[in-house]
Amino acid sequence: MKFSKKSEYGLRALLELCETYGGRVLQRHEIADRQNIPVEFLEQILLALKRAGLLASRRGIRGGYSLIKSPEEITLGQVIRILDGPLAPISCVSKTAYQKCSDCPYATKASCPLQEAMGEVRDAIANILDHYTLSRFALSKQAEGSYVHHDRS
Amino acid sequence: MKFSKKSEYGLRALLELCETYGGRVLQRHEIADRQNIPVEFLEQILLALKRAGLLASRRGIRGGYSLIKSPEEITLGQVIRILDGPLAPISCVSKTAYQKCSDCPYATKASCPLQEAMGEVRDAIANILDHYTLSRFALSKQAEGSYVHHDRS
DNA sequence: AAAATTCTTGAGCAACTCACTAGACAAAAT
DNA sequence: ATTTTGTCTAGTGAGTTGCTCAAGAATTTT
Repeated sequence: MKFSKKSEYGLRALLELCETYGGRVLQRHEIADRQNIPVEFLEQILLALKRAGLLASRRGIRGGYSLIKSPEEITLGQVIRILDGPLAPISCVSKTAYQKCSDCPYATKASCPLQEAMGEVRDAIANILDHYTLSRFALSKQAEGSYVHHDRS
Repeated sequence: MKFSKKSEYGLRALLELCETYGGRVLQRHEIADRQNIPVEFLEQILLALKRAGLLASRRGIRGGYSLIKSPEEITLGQVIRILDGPLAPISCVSKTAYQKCSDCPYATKASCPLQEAMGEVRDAIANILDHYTLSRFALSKQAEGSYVHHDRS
């Protein structure tokens, strides 16, 4: 039940790109250096995000990557779905990539106990991630050093 | 971001075992047949649940498995953690199996934007699964056929 | 006691995924 | 033309997933 490094790196890369949003482009090695990510691997991630329409790029000597959507329009959910696939913990409760489970003995959706529970989980995850924007995400980076209290029960 | 078949099978098996709780034992092939699970694989799962103290077993001709804790005392979260490991989407926000991420460039826990977001996700997942008991889980099996309305936004 | 039935343990394995690497190529600036 | 960047495709080693197999130990029935 984990997110991949791809998603993690992708989000950390977008963090950097948020900072220069509207300004200059960032080169892959700049992002890789600052965020401690293997540069060739990062590239695949940036390209996936580009294909998905979040990034633009320019080749050549003053080339690099830049955000083309505003950080307020991009949610963590979108990014993770691009890089990691659907959020749902089992595919039969996915709304973006539903697939009937092959071996489930329950005939109807409503009668499967797993679907009820997992559906709740899916909704909870999506609710957070689909409302968490990059702008909010990048905010906590700027607040570096400050301590925010959390109730970590 | 998926749960494994192990967890899925494990939960489905427990569903069957809930029904005979307090009564007779169930043999592995009974569970496997009803829930459509490969029997040898199921066995590994049942044994893991036994080692974790949820199940008892008896060998020999009238042998089988049975629940030894009441369905109200067992949560989906417990089961999934036994079979799949920690719930947290990245290990640096796990409460049951915390691990510092090796390549994270942020010095303090509070300053990592990923931790803030992922911590929320972890809490949401745990909140549902650690309060969802097997008794409630098994309930929706009995209601087979009946349709329960859900707001699936 | 012997035989049948069931759980128990451990090993093995094919297929897949993850995290990354390499290399050839294309475009842009100097 | 050359250098500097991004683009694309393929490959790869390690680890995980989802199972299978086989030998053994306990329990009951005969």
